[in-house]
Amino acid sequence: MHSIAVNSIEVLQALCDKTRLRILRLLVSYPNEEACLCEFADSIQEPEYNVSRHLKILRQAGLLSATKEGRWVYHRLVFEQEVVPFYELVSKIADSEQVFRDDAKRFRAEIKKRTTARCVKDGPEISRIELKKRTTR
Amino acid sequence: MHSIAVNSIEVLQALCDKTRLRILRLLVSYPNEEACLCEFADSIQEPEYNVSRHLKILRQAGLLSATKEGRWVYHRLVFEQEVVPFYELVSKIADSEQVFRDDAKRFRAEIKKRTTARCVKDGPEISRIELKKRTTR
DNA sequence: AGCATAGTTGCATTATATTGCAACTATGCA
DNA sequence: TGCATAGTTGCAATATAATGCAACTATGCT
Repeated sequence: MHSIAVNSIEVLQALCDKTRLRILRLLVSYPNEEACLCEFADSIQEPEYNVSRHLKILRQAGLLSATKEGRWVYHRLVFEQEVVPFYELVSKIADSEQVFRDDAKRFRAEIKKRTTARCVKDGPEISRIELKKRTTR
Repeated sequence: MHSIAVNSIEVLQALCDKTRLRILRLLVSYPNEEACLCEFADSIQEPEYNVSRHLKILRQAGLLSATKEGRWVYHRLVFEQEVVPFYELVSKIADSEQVFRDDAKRFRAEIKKRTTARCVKDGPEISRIELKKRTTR
């Protein structure tokens, strides 16, 4: 039995918004992927300023980490033991209106558009393969 | 992989409040137990009107069920497949300030005070043993 | 009927969250 | 230097949530 050290109420609060759940679900569905703001915004079809703020809330809750690379900020899951139960929950959430499915479809398209491992307009040269090698850790 | 049919955002919203988390944690810690409003109110040391409203939110989210017996309303977990992942999560939440532990201590005391299986001032005669036999179903 | 107990709910207050817009910073490129 | 793109944030408007109090209903007991 493991326990959760992050502020659980803050994490739960971060999860109980549709936009944030959609963002998180994308990453939980593609756990080795990372993406920048515009890719999330395109995937879930929400304005960037909105996605930006929701990403911030997810980061503050400890559910995502971000690194700035050039003009882009890349967001990914944080595989800390404490948050994994929350990811597991997110992965189990039903998709009755197929919102997640449609988001994922657009997300995959976004990723395919990339000329390198990163956003369309090339960030630094980090190969796709190298990213893939990272497992759940 | 099972999916969740209840409105997940509503469930998450129900979970992200400290009072509700405390109530739910009590039941998750004693999953075969059921309790009335006053027992919860005493256990978590919150006014009844407040607990009453939070219990209502938990019921509406599909996390608890209730039956009225005489003057008392008994609340218990709903072991529907859809909500079990949420219970599992609640059981994993850290208790860094030992709020849950103290609640549970008072909760056990409340239960001991009962003259029958129910609240202190006897409800209908249902033996404690009979209640215990109910397993997670 | 009259009273006590268990529980609920309407109202007002206060606190938080969400959204859209516009202005802003930061970076890279010509 | 100037411009375009990626992203962030302050402000205002709106919506939602939590709390305390008091009044209420429902039940059981005498």
